[in-house]
Amino acid sequence: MSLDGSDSANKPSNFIRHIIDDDLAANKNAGKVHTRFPPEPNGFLHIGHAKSICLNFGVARDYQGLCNLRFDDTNPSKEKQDYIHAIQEDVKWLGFDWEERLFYASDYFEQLYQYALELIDKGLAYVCDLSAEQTREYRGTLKEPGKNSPYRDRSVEENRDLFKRMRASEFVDGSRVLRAKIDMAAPNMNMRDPTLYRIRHGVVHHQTGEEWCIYPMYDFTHPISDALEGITHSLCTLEFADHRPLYDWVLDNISIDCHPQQIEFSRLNLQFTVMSKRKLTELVDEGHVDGWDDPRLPTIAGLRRRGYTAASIVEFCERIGVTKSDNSVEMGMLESAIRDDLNTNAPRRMAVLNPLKVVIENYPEDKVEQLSAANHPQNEAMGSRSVAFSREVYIDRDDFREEANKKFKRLVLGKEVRLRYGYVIRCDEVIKDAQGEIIELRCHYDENTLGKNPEGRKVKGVIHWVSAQYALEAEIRLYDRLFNHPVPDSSKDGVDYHQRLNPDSLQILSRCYIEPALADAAPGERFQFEREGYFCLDSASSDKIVYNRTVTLRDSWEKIEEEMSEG
RNA sequence: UGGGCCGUCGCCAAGCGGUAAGGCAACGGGUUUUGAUCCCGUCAUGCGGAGGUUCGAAUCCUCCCGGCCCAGCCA
Repeated sequence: MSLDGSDSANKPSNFIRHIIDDDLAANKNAGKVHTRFPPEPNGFLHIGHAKSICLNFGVARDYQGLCNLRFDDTNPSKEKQDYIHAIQEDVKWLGFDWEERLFYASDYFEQLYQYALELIDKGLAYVCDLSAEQTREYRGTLKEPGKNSPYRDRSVEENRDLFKRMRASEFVDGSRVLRAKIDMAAPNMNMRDPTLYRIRHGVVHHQTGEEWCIYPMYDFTHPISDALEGITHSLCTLEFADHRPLYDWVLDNISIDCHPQQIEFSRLNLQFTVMSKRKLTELVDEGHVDGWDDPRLPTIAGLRRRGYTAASIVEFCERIGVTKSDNSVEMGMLESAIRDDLNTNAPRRMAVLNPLKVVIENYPEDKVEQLSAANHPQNEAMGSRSVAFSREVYIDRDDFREEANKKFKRLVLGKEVRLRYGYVIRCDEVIKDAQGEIIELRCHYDENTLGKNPEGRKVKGVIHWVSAQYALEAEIRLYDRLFNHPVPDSSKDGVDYHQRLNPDSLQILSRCYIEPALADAAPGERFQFEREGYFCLDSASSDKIVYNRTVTLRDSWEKIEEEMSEG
């Protein structure tokens, strides 16, 4: 925070912004900044994509530049229109706007084809008849150079003819590809005559239908798409660093007057979850989770349904920063971001998750009081609501013990506790069933304790409650980490990530009681259930009330309890 | 000696030759009708290691150690 009140000190500082600062200082790109977010529509976006979105759109915003949304749709066999809709929803929900700049790599198929012809004409690309397997053999290994394809020296005329016939559907899948003619002995594998085009029959492309049977590869498409859109800084993840020489090669060898700069940053790794599209797709397809928006998934849709706000995700992305180092971010980082947001913005309510009936014997049976409860303890502007109080209420089973030491600041047999926003009560009797399980508490209340402390004694504990008569019944879903290993897909010990799924990642409490003011909550609306955590009204359930727990409150009692049990 | 990239607190991360920011976590203490929030305080003589250059090194040089990525007609 700067003392002069300017907000420049709050802008993120990272190596990419340094590069841009230098470019601007040197008047590169005529002082313009233009980025793009280029997902392949083969799945839902996840928190790792959010990092890229915040980076690309954030940089554009802070440098008065532009950021495009572009679907990198060059492999129709993996892509779906459904994903295109979902991705746009997620980017918008995060708060970013590509305005009129929505593009598809497939928009450029014809231009790409013409550039391929140009490479052929320059003797820099050739049609190769090697099978996929042969191509692999010819490529060599990491330490040994490859060898030239026998088709490498075909004439320009023959290459033109063959490539046009590839497009004209004359050849079957896998029979031929178009390759760049670079260097089969290059130490960088990507430069060993990479494939530029492959043949794909029998797939309907979600944008171009059956117009094409040849599809350009990423390495050929990406630099050209960037250049055609006037991108200045092409930001991507680290695994593409080895592709940069090829990115540059393509642009250096075709007639195009724009040459974006590719800059790589490290992808986000979040502990106790997986982030690869392949694994997320498997979790969904194999039914380990309930769809792409399952609240346990690190997808944007999952986090949204879980109750995460867009602001908290953006804040999280700012906190983790952008570097080139490998990282393994703790879940606590994400949780802290959403707690910060919800602590200041979520109205408070009371809900009892594991109900235990309490009968207040000295409270008249037909009496009902509407007690006033502030919606937020630190923000009066959020107003208040009334909470019905009656002779029978529910409290949480965890808030009662027959005997306990003084560290237990809740209800104990023979002792007092305050009902939040209400009276102090004393427990006089415990009713048990035949199995010895507690089924009901008999209590007395002190009518002089509403809004004031009792006279002559201190009551430290405060517990939440709901009126048995006026409470609403609800289902509450508690989520835990999806995996029980910090790096579920670690290849270190040869264990498959499926074996590290946490069997207790979802706990459903079907008979919870929530306060009557929650009757008119809207789907997706978020609340703090006092002393329990932050919850969000599920957006996909209609026949019953379902709340998802977004995150718990910080809990120092848990630690005290552990220490006591350890002795 | 295949090529590329990276090592700053338990996690994330500033730092760009002038003497180790910040956040998360943790640990003390205060306020509190949420064991929440909030507030105050503690938390790297040390920057993967060893040498060297320099008045001065996390920053420059050398060597070493460790980690990640690359052999799709995926992106």
